[in-house]
Amino acid sequence: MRKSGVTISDVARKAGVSASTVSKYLNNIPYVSENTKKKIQAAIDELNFQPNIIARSLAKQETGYLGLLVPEVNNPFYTDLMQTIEAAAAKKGYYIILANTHGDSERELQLARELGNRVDALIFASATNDSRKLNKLIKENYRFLMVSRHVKEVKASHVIVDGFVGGKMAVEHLIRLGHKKIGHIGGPQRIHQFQDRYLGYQNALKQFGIPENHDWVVFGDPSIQVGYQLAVQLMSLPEKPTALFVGNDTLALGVLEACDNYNWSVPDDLAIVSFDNISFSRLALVPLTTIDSRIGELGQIAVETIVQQLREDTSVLNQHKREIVLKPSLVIRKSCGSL
Amino acid sequence: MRKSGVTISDVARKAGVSASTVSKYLNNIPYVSENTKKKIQAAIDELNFQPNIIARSLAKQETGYLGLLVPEVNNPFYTDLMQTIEAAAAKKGYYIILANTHGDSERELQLARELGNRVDALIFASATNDSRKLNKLIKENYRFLMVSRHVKEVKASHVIVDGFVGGKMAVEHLIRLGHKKIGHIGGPQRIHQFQDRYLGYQNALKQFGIPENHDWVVFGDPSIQVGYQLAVQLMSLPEKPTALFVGNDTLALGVLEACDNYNWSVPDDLAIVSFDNISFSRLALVPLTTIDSRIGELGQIAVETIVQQLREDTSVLNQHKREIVLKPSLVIRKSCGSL
DNA sequence: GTGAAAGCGCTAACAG
DNA sequence: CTGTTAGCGCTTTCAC
Repeated sequence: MRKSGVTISDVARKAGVSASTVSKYLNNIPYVSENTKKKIQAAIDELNFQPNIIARSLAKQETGYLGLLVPEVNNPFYTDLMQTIEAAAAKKGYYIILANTHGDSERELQLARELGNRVDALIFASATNDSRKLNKLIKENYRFLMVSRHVKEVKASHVIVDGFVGGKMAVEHLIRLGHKKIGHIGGPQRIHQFQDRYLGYQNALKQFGIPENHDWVVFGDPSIQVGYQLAVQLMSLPEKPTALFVGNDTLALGVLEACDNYNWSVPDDLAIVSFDNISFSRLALVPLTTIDSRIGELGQIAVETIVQQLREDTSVLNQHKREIVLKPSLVIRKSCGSL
Repeated sequence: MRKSGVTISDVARKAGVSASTVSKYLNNIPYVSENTKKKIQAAIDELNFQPNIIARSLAKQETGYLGLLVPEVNNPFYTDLMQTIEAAAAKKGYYIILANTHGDSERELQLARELGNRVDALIFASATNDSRKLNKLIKENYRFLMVSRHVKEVKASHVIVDGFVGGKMAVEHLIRLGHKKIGHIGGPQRIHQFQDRYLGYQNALKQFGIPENHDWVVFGDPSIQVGYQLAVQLMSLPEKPTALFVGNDTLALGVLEACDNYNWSVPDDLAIVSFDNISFSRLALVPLTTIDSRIGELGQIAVETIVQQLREDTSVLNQHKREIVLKPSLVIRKSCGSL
């Protein structure tokens, strides 16, 4: 911590007033005469005073920080999300403290407890799906909100995009393009968001009377590497799908890399629609047709919601859970073959 | 801030000791008997006590935070850097507070002063090149270090990659592939790092007796959009270059997008070597041949250096500037045409 | 080994 | 409008 040495009492002394008056001036509390305001400001300027935020936090019992827990810092989806969360937080006067859970649910809970004592509220972009543990956190007085993920039966607000509707839109688009052999590379099914996307896939197939081929449906952690592996796995099958609905863009990047390496043409040999519309999906090996997760709004609404809840009420008891679900939309690029 | 209610005195009371003894236990200060250790731990467990970090910070005059100032949160270069800085910091027991300067030098200085009072040290990934202002910050007792950028005459450590050597390597590779008409799309020349890369370009040309064609050398902010525009500008020239050394991968992504839109083939119509080797460069429209900036080491060394300086000495006066310069290397992929 | 007391720098009633 | 008086919750001498 920086030690500037000059404190509020130094300012008070120099301005010939008391520390509490300086404090009032600093906090814009009315009823400080114009005259003393001038004197105080002059003293502040002269001494180059900067209030000690730590002391203020201790006294006010609030820090001005929001903790952000993500499973991967350089996954483009979380990166895009961080970007908007940082911006929205700055606008509300909050700083973001970043922590990486590495997708490990134990580590996540531990981090939440530690970070939770240093910030006014937490934003989980990553979250254990264990509602008991999460509810315990609430009982221990930790404030948090979940973004892009949700867990049923947890009494905390969340803001997500509709995975079911998005998944359905993606698959309907492929069907409309004439595909019948549509596979799915999805994220871990314990995460509701990925499950919803898969349910949307199933629903679209069913609606068009296409039976689901379980050989073509595989799941894995949403990383580029896993996307690569699962693509190779599917494309080594004796009967291959002609199209794929991929659970998110990160997986799809891996799929594209596999196709590039094995000289499978996208979209001719394999059409792809994925999910999220991260900023790189436009610039990928083959620009991705994808479902827009409205990441910008996700982050912004998350911050606004949590900040509002913080202001409204300090007692958890009166806090009602807010469930915000955004509608996704289809962004058509080259990877699906309709362009 | 979370209000758990239970404080160190509650623990002390329950354990039948004094608060200061509990504090000693918490801070691993020797000379606490095994017996009281047990009692204290039992009380902590029973009460579910978590120390208040803010109070601790105030008393110890240190926060356990490192502030990170970047010009763009979702620029893949900074994203990769953040990733490694977060990891290295976590290993050292520090949290990262993120702030976005939007490349605005005024905002950057203001943020530095504000954030600087909340953290133990700052890491500038973005930095004004005004040595006077930066040195003023030092005089005001702010601790900081610069990563991936440096400013001459500033008495603060930095860790960077050798831009001159890297630029030279890039251009030499293109020359070796037979190119003579080599252009350069570079970053702002007020930033030493981009200037060094350009100097490397010039040096390589000179070494091979190739005169520099100033029509083919353009500069702009290192964004995808600018890369796009500058590429279009160069490729609309009556006499076009056959190869380009691009100042960083972000610019190169824009160049690739332009080439894609205008149906200029990379590398056949235009060979490209860029700089940084961000994680996405492998997955770009055309996988990029690029100079590896060793981002992982950059971040890790930055954190280790600043943490070490923090431990070594609290008085700025005795702090000596460390200048760490990493050697870059060439990563060959498709965009240069030698693959 | 342990505890009492005095802060860290600021805010928040409450008087005046 | 302004100052006095207690804290916020933890650490840190310095006695014992």
